[in-house]
Amino acid sequence: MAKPVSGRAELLPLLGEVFRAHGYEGATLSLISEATGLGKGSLYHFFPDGKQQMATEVLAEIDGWFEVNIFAPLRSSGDPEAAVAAMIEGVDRYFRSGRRVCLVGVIALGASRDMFAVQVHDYFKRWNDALSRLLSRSGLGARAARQRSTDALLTIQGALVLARALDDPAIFRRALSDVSERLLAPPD
Amino acid sequence: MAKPVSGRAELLPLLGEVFRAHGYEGATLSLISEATGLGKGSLYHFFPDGKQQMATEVLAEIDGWFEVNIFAPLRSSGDPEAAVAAMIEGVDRYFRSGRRVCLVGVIALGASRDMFAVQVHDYFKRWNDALSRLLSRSGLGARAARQRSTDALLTIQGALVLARALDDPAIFRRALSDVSERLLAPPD
DNA sequence: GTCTATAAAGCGATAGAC
DNA sequence: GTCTATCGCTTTATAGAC
Repeated sequence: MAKPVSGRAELLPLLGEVFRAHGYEGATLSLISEATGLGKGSLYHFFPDGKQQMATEVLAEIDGWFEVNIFAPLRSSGDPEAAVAAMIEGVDRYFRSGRRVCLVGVIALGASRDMFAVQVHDYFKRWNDALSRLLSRSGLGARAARQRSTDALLTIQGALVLARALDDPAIFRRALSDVSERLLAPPD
Repeated sequence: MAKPVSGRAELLPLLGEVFRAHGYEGATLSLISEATGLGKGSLYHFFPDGKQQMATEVLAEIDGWFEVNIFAPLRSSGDPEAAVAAMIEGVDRYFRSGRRVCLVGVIALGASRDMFAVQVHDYFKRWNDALSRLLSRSGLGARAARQRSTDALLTIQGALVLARALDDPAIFRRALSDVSERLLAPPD
Protein backbone atom coordinates (compact mmCIF):
# COMPACT_ATOMS: atom_id res chain seq x y z
CA MET A 1 0.00 0.00 0.00
CA ALA A 2 1.55 3.25 -1.19
CA LYS A 3 0.92 6.69 0.24
CA PRO A 4 -2.52 8.10 -0.51
CA VAL A 5 -2.79 10.60 -3.33
CA SER A 6 -4.51 13.93 -3.39
CA GLY A 7 -5.41 14.99 -6.90
CA ARG A 8 -6.23 13.46 -10.22
CA ALA A 9 -2.97 14.87 -11.64
CA GLU A 10 -0.95 12.77 -9.23
CA LEU A 11 -3.19 9.80 -9.87
CA LEU A 12 -2.74 9.35 -13.62
CA PRO A 13 1.00 8.56 -13.62
CA LEU A 14 0.47 5.89 -10.98
CA LEU A 15 -2.36 4.39 -13.00
CA GLY A 16 -0.13 4.50 -16.04
CA GLU A 17 2.52 2.37 -14.39
CA VAL A 18 -0.06 -0.24 -13.42
CA PHE A 19 -1.42 -0.43 -16.99
CA ARG A 20 2.12 -0.55 -18.33
CA ALA A 21 3.11 -3.40 -16.05
CA HIS A 22 -0.04 -5.48 -16.39
CA GLY A 23 -1.75 -4.44 -19.60
CA TYR A 24 -5.38 -3.36 -19.73
CA GLU A 25 -6.85 -6.78 -18.93
CA GLY A 26 -4.30 -7.54 -16.22
CA ALA A 27 -4.63 -4.20 -14.44
CA THR A 28 -7.19 -5.02 -11.77
CA LEU A 29 -8.82 -2.50 -9.49
CA SER A 30 -7.08 -4.20 -6.59
CA LEU A 31 -3.68 -3.52 -8.15
CA ILE A 32 -4.71 0.05 -8.92
CA SER A 33 -6.03 0.49 -5.41
CA GLU A 34 -2.77 -0.80 -3.98
CA ALA A 35 -0.62 1.38 -6.24
CA THR A 36 -2.52 4.56 -5.44
CA GLY A 37 -3.43 3.92 -1.83
CA LEU A 38 -7.04 4.72 -2.70
CA GLY A 39 -10.08 2.53 -2.07
CA LYS A 40 -12.40 1.56 -4.87
CA GLY A 41 -14.92 4.11 -3.69
CA SER A 42 -12.43 6.91 -4.21
CA LEU A 43 -11.34 5.57 -7.56
CA TYR A 44 -14.92 5.57 -8.81
CA HIS A 45 -15.32 9.07 -7.45
CA PHE A 46 -12.53 10.25 -9.80
CA PHE A 47 -13.43 7.93 -12.66
CA PRO A 48 -17.20 7.23 -12.64
CA ASP A 49 -16.90 5.12 -15.78
CA GLY A 50 -14.37 2.83 -14.20
CA LYS A 51 -11.38 1.14 -15.69
CA GLN A 52 -12.02 2.16 -19.26
CA GLN A 53 -12.11 5.82 -18.29
CA MET A 54 -8.91 5.40 -16.32
CA ALA A 55 -7.09 3.95 -19.32
CA THR A 56 -8.54 6.58 -21.66
CA GLU A 57 -7.31 9.38 -19.45
CA VAL A 58 -3.92 7.77 -18.96
CA LEU A 59 -3.52 7.48 -22.73
CA ALA A 60 -4.58 11.11 -23.12
CA GLU A 61 -1.99 12.17 -20.56
CA ILE A 62 0.75 10.22 -22.32
CA ASP A 63 -0.35 11.70 -25.62
CA GLY A 64 -0.17 15.15 -24.10
CA TRP A 65 3.34 14.56 -22.82
CA PHE A 66 4.53 13.47 -26.25
CA GLU A 67 2.70 16.34 -27.91
CA VAL A 68 4.52 18.88 -25.79
CA ASN A 69 7.92 17.23 -25.46
CA ILE A 70 8.32 15.39 -28.75
CA PHE A 71 5.82 16.23 -31.49
CA ALA A 72 5.66 20.02 -31.15
CA PRO A 73 9.47 20.51 -31.15
CA LEU A 74 9.65 18.33 -34.23
CA ARG A 75 7.10 20.53 -35.99
CA SER A 76 8.67 23.86 -35.11
CA SER A 77 12.30 23.04 -35.68
CA GLY A 78 14.23 24.14 -38.73
CA ASP A 79 17.35 22.21 -37.75
CA PRO A 80 16.85 18.46 -38.43
CA GLU A 81 20.00 17.38 -36.63
CA ALA A 82 19.14 19.20 -33.45
CA ALA A 83 15.49 18.15 -33.64
CA VAL A 84 16.29 14.48 -34.14
CA ALA A 85 18.84 14.59 -31.33
CA ALA A 86 16.27 16.17 -29.02
CA MET A 87 13.66 13.56 -29.96
CA ILE A 88 16.07 10.70 -29.34
CA GLU A 89 17.06 12.11 -25.99
CA GLY A 90 13.45 12.66 -24.98
CA VAL A 91 12.52 9.13 -26.01
CA ASP A 92 15.48 7.66 -24.14
CA ARG A 93 14.48 9.46 -20.97
CA TYR A 94 10.80 8.65 -21.30
CA PHE A 95 11.37 4.92 -21.76
CA ARG A 96 14.11 4.90 -19.12
CA SER A 97 16.67 3.65 -21.61
CA GLY A 98 14.58 0.62 -22.45
CA ARG A 99 13.56 -0.40 -18.95
CA ARG A 100 10.10 1.08 -19.32
CA VAL A 101 7.58 -0.24 -21.78
CA CYS A 102 5.36 1.75 -24.16
CA LEU A 103 1.75 1.59 -22.98
CA VAL A 104 0.45 2.63 -26.40
CA GLY A 105 2.36 -0.25 -27.96
CA VAL A 106 1.19 -2.70 -25.31
CA ILE A 107 -2.42 -1.73 -25.98
CA ALA A 108 -1.89 -1.84 -29.74
CA LEU A 109 -0.88 -5.50 -29.48
CA GLY A 110 -3.69 -6.56 -27.15
CA ALA A 111 -7.39 -7.23 -27.44
CA SER A 112 -8.14 -3.83 -25.94
CA ARG A 113 -6.80 -2.23 -29.11
CA ASP A 114 -10.31 -1.97 -30.53
CA MET A 115 -11.49 -0.08 -27.47
CA PHE A 116 -8.71 2.50 -27.83
CA ALA A 117 -8.12 2.24 -31.58
CA VAL A 118 -8.54 5.95 -32.25
CA GLN A 119 -6.17 7.07 -29.51
CA VAL A 120 -3.56 4.48 -30.47
CA HIS A 121 -3.78 5.35 -34.16
CA ASP A 122 -3.63 9.08 -33.51
CA TYR A 123 -0.59 8.88 -31.26
CA PHE A 124 1.54 7.14 -33.88
CA LYS A 125 0.11 9.07 -36.81
CA ARG A 126 0.84 12.46 -35.29
CA TRP A 127 4.35 11.38 -34.37
CA ASN A 128 4.92 10.02 -37.86
CA ASP A 129 3.55 13.17 -39.49
CA ALA A 130 5.63 15.52 -37.38
CA LEU A 131 8.81 13.57 -37.97
CA SER A 132 8.38 12.96 -41.68
CA ARG A 133 7.57 16.61 -42.32
CA LEU A 134 10.73 17.64 -40.52
CA LEU A 135 12.71 15.38 -42.83
CA SER A 136 10.87 16.75 -45.85
CA ARG A 137 11.72 20.28 -44.84
CA SER A 138 15.34 19.26 -44.66
CA GLY A 139 15.30 18.35 -48.34
CA LEU A 140 14.26 14.71 -48.37
CA GLY A 141 11.55 13.57 -50.79
CA ALA A 142 8.13 13.05 -49.25
CA ARG A 143 8.17 9.27 -49.77
CA ALA A 144 11.65 8.80 -48.39
CA ALA A 145 10.85 11.05 -45.43
CA ARG A 146 7.73 9.07 -44.60
CA GLN A 147 9.65 5.83 -44.96
CA ARG A 148 12.46 6.88 -42.65
CA SER A 149 10.04 8.23 -40.11
CA THR A 150 8.00 5.02 -40.03
CA ASP A 151 11.22 3.06 -39.69
CA ALA A 152 12.22 5.16 -36.70
CA LEU A 153 8.91 4.64 -34.90
CA LEU A 154 8.85 0.93 -35.48
CA THR A 155 12.46 0.54 -34.45
CA ILE A 156 11.74 2.21 -31.12
CA GLN A 157 8.77 -0.09 -30.52
CA GLY A 158 10.68 -3.20 -31.53
CA ALA A 159 13.67 -2.25 -29.40
CA LEU A 160 11.40 -2.02 -26.36
CA VAL A 161 10.04 -5.51 -27.07
CA LEU A 162 13.43 -7.11 -27.64
CA ALA A 163 15.18 -5.31 -24.80
CA ARG A 164 12.54 -6.68 -22.46
CA ALA A 165 12.50 -10.15 -23.99
CA LEU A 166 16.28 -10.49 -23.72
CA ASP A 167 16.42 -8.44 -20.53
CA ASP A 168 19.09 -6.24 -22.07
CA PRO A 169 18.51 -2.47 -22.06
CA ALA A 170 21.65 -1.97 -24.15
CA ILE A 171 19.58 -3.15 -27.13
CA PHE A 172 17.38 -0.10 -26.73
CA ARG A 173 20.19 2.43 -26.52
CA ARG A 174 21.93 0.93 -29.50
CA ALA A 175 18.70 0.98 -31.51
CA LEU A 176 18.20 4.65 -30.67
CA SER A 177 21.65 5.46 -31.97
CA ASP A 178 20.90 3.53 -35.17
CA VAL A 179 17.63 5.40 -35.57
CA SER A 180 19.38 8.72 -35.27
CA GLU A 181 21.95 7.71 -37.87
CA ARG A 182 19.40 6.43 -40.41
CA LEU A 183 17.18 9.46 -39.91
CA LEU A 184 19.98 11.89 -40.68
CA ALA A 185 21.79 9.92 -43.38
CA PRO A 186 22.25 11.68 -46.73
CA PRO A 187 19.49 10.97 -49.29
CA ASP A 188 19.99 7.60 -51.04
CA MET B 1 -18.65 -22.43 -30.84
CA ALA B 2 -16.30 -23.98 -33.38
CA LYS B 3 -16.17 -27.62 -34.41
CA PRO B 4 -14.86 -29.99 -31.72
CA VAL B 5 -11.27 -31.04 -31.98
CA SER B 6 -9.79 -34.48 -31.73
CA GLY B 7 -6.14 -34.44 -30.72
CA ARG B 8 -3.74 -32.24 -28.85
CA ALA B 9 -1.91 -31.45 -32.10
CA GLU B 10 -5.02 -29.81 -33.49
CA LEU B 11 -5.64 -28.08 -30.20
CA LEU B 12 -2.44 -26.09 -29.80
CA PRO B 13 -2.82 -23.83 -32.87
CA LEU B 14 -6.33 -22.88 -31.78
CA LEU B 15 -5.09 -22.11 -28.29
CA GLY B 16 -2.30 -20.08 -29.85
CA GLU B 17 -4.72 -17.83 -31.67
CA VAL B 18 -6.66 -17.16 -28.48
CA PHE B 19 -3.48 -16.22 -26.58
CA ARG B 20 -2.35 -14.11 -29.51
CA ALA B 21 -5.62 -12.21 -29.67
CA HIS B 22 -6.16 -11.72 -25.94
CA GLY B 23 -2.78 -12.07 -24.24
CA TYR B 24 -2.18 -14.47 -21.37
CA GLU B 25 -4.31 -12.61 -18.84
CA GLY B 26 -7.11 -11.95 -21.31
CA ALA B 27 -7.33 -15.49 -22.62
CA THR B 28 -10.09 -16.90 -20.42
CA LEU B 29 -11.06 -20.54 -20.30
CA SER B 30 -14.44 -19.54 -21.72
CA LEU B 31 -12.78 -18.04 -24.80
CA ILE B 32 -10.56 -21.10 -25.13
CA SER B 33 -13.55 -23.37 -24.72
CA GLU B 34 -15.42 -21.49 -27.39
CA ALA B 35 -12.49 -21.48 -29.81
CA THR B 36 -11.88 -25.20 -29.47
CA GLY B 37 -15.41 -26.45 -29.00
CA LEU B 38 -14.22 -28.30 -25.90
CA GLY B 39 -15.63 -28.01 -22.37
CA LYS B 40 -13.44 -27.18 -19.44
CA GLY B 41 -13.42 -30.81 -18.39
CA SER B 42 -11.87 -31.83 -21.69
CA LEU B 43 -9.37 -28.99 -21.59
CA TYR B 44 -8.21 -30.06 -18.16
CA HIS B 45 -7.97 -33.61 -19.41
CA PHE B 46 -5.39 -32.46 -21.98
CA PHE B 47 -3.74 -29.87 -19.75
CA PRO B 48 -3.98 -30.95 -16.09
CA ASP B 49 -2.03 -27.88 -14.97
CA GLY B 50 -4.46 -25.55 -16.62
CA LYS B 51 -3.88 -22.29 -18.39
CA GLN B 52 -0.20 -21.99 -17.62
CA GLN B 53 0.47 -25.40 -19.14
CA MET B 54 -1.55 -24.44 -22.20
CA ALA B 55 0.54 -21.32 -22.76
CA THR B 56 3.80 -23.19 -22.10
CA GLU B 57 2.94 -25.81 -24.69
CA VAL B 58 1.78 -23.23 -27.21
CA LEU B 59 5.06 -21.37 -26.81
CA ALA B 60 6.95 -24.65 -27.22
CA GLU B 61 5.05 -25.41 -30.39
CA ILE B 62 5.79 -21.97 -31.82
CA ASP B 63 9.42 -22.38 -30.85
CA GLY B 64 9.49 -25.73 -32.61
CA TRP B 65 8.03 -24.27 -35.77
CA PHE B 66 10.67 -21.54 -35.87
CA GLU B 67 13.40 -24.02 -35.02
CA VAL B 68 12.52 -26.15 -38.03
CA ASN B 69 11.47 -23.51 -40.53
CA ILE B 70 13.68 -20.54 -39.63
CA PHE B 71 16.56 -21.24 -37.23
CA ALA B 72 17.85 -24.55 -38.61
CA PRO B 73 17.99 -23.35 -42.24
CA LEU B 74 19.87 -20.27 -41.04
CA ARG B 75 22.43 -22.50 -39.30
CA SER B 76 23.01 -24.91 -42.15
CA SER B 77 23.15 -22.47 -45.03
CA GLY B 78 26.34 -21.41 -46.71
CA ASP B 79 24.60 -18.88 -48.92
CA PRO B 80 23.66 -15.75 -46.92
CA GLU B 81 21.53 -14.23 -49.65
CA ALA B 82 19.41 -17.31 -50.10
CA ALA B 83 19.19 -17.93 -46.36
CA VAL B 84 18.09 -14.37 -45.57
CA ALA B 85 15.55 -14.48 -48.39
CA ALA B 86 14.15 -17.75 -47.07
CA MET B 87 13.94 -16.34 -43.54
CA ILE B 88 12.15 -13.22 -44.72
CA GLU B 89 9.68 -15.24 -46.71
CA GLY B 90 9.05 -17.62 -43.82
CA VAL B 91 8.51 -14.70 -41.44
CA ASP B 92 6.17 -12.98 -43.87
CA ARG B 93 4.06 -16.08 -44.19
CA TYR B 94 4.05 -16.86 -40.48
CA PHE B 95 2.90 -13.38 -39.50
CA ARG B 96 0.46 -13.22 -42.39
CA SER B 97 2.16 -10.16 -43.81
CA GLY B 98 1.69 -8.23 -40.60
CA ARG B 99 -1.89 -9.16 -39.86
CA ARG B 100 -0.92 -11.69 -37.24
CA VAL B 101 0.80 -10.72 -34.02
CA CYS B 102 3.83 -12.37 -32.39
CA LEU B 103 2.75 -14.24 -29.26
CA VAL B 104 6.30 -14.31 -27.90
CA GLY B 105 6.49 -10.53 -28.27
CA VAL B 106 3.07 -10.05 -26.69
CA ILE B 107 4.12 -12.10 -23.68
CA ALA B 108 7.49 -10.34 -23.49
CA LEU B 109 5.69 -7.02 -23.02
CA GLY B 110 3.18 -8.24 -20.45
CA ALA B 111 3.20 -9.14 -16.80
CA SER B 112 3.29 -12.85 -17.66
CA ARG B 113 6.80 -12.35 -18.99
CA ASP B 114 8.27 -13.50 -15.68
CA MET B 115 6.31 -16.74 -15.87
CA PHE B 116 7.67 -17.54 -19.33
CA ALA B 117 10.95 -15.62 -19.13
CA VAL B 118 13.13 -18.58 -20.08
CA GLN B 119 11.09 -19.54 -23.12
CA VAL B 120 10.84 -15.94 -24.32
CA HIS B 121 14.53 -15.32 -23.84
CA ASP B 122 15.53 -18.57 -25.54
CA TYR B 123 13.37 -17.99 -28.59
CA PHE B 124 14.97 -14.65 -29.42
CA LYS B 125 18.47 -15.70 -28.38
CA ARG B 126 18.51 -18.76 -30.61
CA TRP B 127 17.15 -16.76 -33.53
CA ASN B 128 19.74 -14.07 -32.93
CA ASP B 129 22.57 -16.59 -32.64
CA ALA B 130 21.61 -18.47 -35.78
CA LEU B 131 21.28 -15.29 -37.82
CA SER B 132 24.40 -13.53 -36.56
CA ARG B 133 26.53 -16.65 -37.15
CA LEU B 134 25.29 -16.85 -40.69
CA LEU B 135 26.40 -13.26 -41.24
CA SER B 136 29.74 -13.99 -39.59
CA ARG B 137 30.31 -16.94 -41.91
CA SER B 138 29.65 -14.65 -44.82
CA GLY B 139 32.61 -12.50 -43.82
CA LEU B 140 31.12 -9.92 -41.46
CA GLY B 141 32.89 -9.20 -38.18
CA ALA B 142 31.31 -10.80 -35.12
CA ARG B 143 30.19 -7.49 -33.60
CA ALA B 144 28.71 -6.17 -36.82
CA ALA B 145 26.97 -9.49 -37.43
CA ARG B 146 25.41 -9.49 -33.99
CA GLN B 147 24.37 -5.89 -34.39
CA ARG B 148 22.67 -6.45 -37.75
CA SER B 149 20.96 -9.56 -36.50
CA THR B 150 19.56 -7.82 -33.42
CA ASP B 151 18.40 -4.98 -35.64
CA ALA B 152 16.54 -7.44 -37.85
CA LEU B 153 14.74 -9.11 -34.95
CA LEU B 154 13.72 -5.87 -33.36
CA THR B 155 12.56 -4.43 -36.67
CA ILE B 156 10.25 -7.38 -37.21
CA GLN B 157 8.77 -6.97 -33.73
CA GLY B 158 8.36 -3.23 -34.08
CA ALA B 159 6.79 -3.58 -37.51
CA LEU B 160 4.16 -5.90 -36.05
CA VAL B 161 3.36 -3.34 -33.35
CA LEU B 162 3.15 -0.38 -35.71
CA ALA B 163 1.30 -2.21 -38.45
CA ARG B 164 -1.36 -3.11 -35.92
CA ALA B 165 -1.44 0.31 -34.29
CA LEU B 166 -1.87 2.08 -37.64
CA ASP B 167 -3.90 -0.78 -39.09
CA ASP B 168 -1.60 -0.87 -42.10
CA PRO B 169 -0.03 -4.21 -43.04
CA ALA B 170 2.04 -2.48 -45.73
CA ILE B 171 4.26 -1.24 -42.91
CA PHE B 172 5.23 -4.82 -42.16
CA ARG B 173 6.06 -5.79 -45.73
CA ARG B 174 8.12 -2.67 -46.22
CA ALA B 175 9.99 -3.30 -42.98
CA LEU B 176 10.79 -6.85 -44.09
CA SER B 177 12.26 -5.55 -47.31
CA ASP B 178 14.37 -3.06 -45.36
CA VAL B 179 15.56 -5.81 -43.03
CA SER B 180 16.65 -7.91 -45.96
CA GLU B 181 18.56 -5.00 -47.45
CA ARG B 182 20.35 -4.03 -44.24
CA LEU B 183 21.21 -7.65 -43.47
CA LEU B 184 22.88 -8.17 -46.84
CA ALA B 185 24.49 -4.77 -47.25
CA PRO B 186 28.26 -4.73 -47.79
CA PRO B 187 30.33 -4.33 -44.60
CA ASP B 188 30.52 -0.70 -43.46
C1' DG C 1 -13.66 12.68 -0.70
C1' DT C 2 -12.97 8.36 1.57
C1' DC C 3 -14.34 4.25 3.42
C1' DT C 4 -16.75 -0.58 4.12
C1' DA C 5 -20.05 -3.70 2.61
C1' DT C 6 -22.03 -5.90 -0.93
C1' DA C 7 -24.00 -7.25 -5.39
C1' DA C 8 -23.70 -9.81 -9.67
C1' DA C 9 -20.87 -11.85 -12.82
C1' DG C 10 -16.82 -14.19 -14.28
C1' DC C 11 -12.55 -16.41 -13.09
C1' DG C 12 -9.52 -20.83 -12.84
C1' DA C 13 -9.97 -25.23 -11.31
C1' DT C 14 -12.16 -29.74 -9.55
C1' DA C 15 -15.50 -33.68 -8.97
C1' DG C 16 -17.94 -37.12 -10.68
C1' DA C 17 -21.45 -39.03 -13.89
C1' DC C 18 -21.61 -41.07 -18.31
C1' DG D 1 -12.65 -38.36 -23.48
C1' DT D 2 -16.47 -35.36 -22.69
C1' DC D 3 -19.86 -33.28 -20.16
C1' DT D 4 -22.46 -30.62 -16.27
C1' DA D 5 -22.40 -28.89 -11.86
C1' DT D 6 -20.08 -26.72 -8.56
C1' DC D 7 -16.38 -24.74 -5.43
C1' DG D 8 -13.89 -20.81 -3.76
C1' DC D 9 -12.15 -16.75 -5.18
C1' DT D 10 -11.67 -12.41 -7.70
C1' DT D 11 -13.55 -9.30 -10.79
C1' DT D 12 -15.93 -4.68 -11.89
C1' DA D 13 -19.10 -1.83 -10.11
C1' DT D 14 -22.58 0.22 -6.76
C1' DA D 15 -24.73 1.82 -2.32
C1' DG D 16 -24.60 4.28 1.50
C1' DA D 17 -22.42 5.63 6.00
C1' DC D 18 -19.28 9.04 7.66
